[in-house]
Amino acid sequence: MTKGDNVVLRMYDELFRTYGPQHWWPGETPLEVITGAILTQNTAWGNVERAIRNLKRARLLSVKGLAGTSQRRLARLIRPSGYFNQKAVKLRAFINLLRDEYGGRLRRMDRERTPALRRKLLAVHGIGPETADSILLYAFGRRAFVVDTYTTRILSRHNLVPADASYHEVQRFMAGSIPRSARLYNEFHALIVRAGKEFCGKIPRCVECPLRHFSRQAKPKLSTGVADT
DNA sequence: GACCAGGCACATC
DNA sequence: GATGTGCATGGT
Repeated sequence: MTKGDNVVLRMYDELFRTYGPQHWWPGETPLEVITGAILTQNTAWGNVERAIRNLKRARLLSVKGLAGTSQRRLARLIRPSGYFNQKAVKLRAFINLLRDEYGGRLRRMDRERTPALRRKLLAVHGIGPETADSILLYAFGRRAFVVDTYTTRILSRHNLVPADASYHEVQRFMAGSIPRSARLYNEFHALIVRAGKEFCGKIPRCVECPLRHFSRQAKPKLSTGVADT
């Protein structure tokens, strides 16, 4: 299969041509990336930025800071990101994993092999597949393709996967369609979010979308895992 | 005022 | 295993 036959890679090229590099994740440290990954669950990024600003201003965006703060205060600081009571619990749950299994050190967590780390992240209350993969990819540079609502929406609207495809089905499809590269996974997901925000809301605005020419006629079959024609 | 946003856990069938 | 519901702020 050549690159020219691969619909998914051509989508990537089109998005990259249109938007250029996205420089993800928008966070300065691994801990900030992880915090953002939890806070952005079902939440507009702008609200997450406010919450992270609050944590920074309070000098609490550190392992010790997060570990040593009461749930109530944490919740108050992250209030702008919504679901703040739940997310305060989730942040603490992650910090507990970090403390209990890795002595509170992200560098030590980073020594864990990807499959084991993914399992441990998924076992944390409040970390599901997307958040786990976001952490693996954007905080630790692992090859974990992140699937979000936009990914499934875009692929299903282009008849590449069924609309009700599961997280892992979509992930398998993407990973099977493009080279295994953390840099590519990083950029691709960021570009999907970029385009998704603009054109792929619940009410699609496909007319000016850079991907508007990629629609397919046939219904998708997930079993092949390959996106060529 | 309704709808939406870079999910997840939990209850119920 | 599928489906429904609660969680909550801020922008459009």
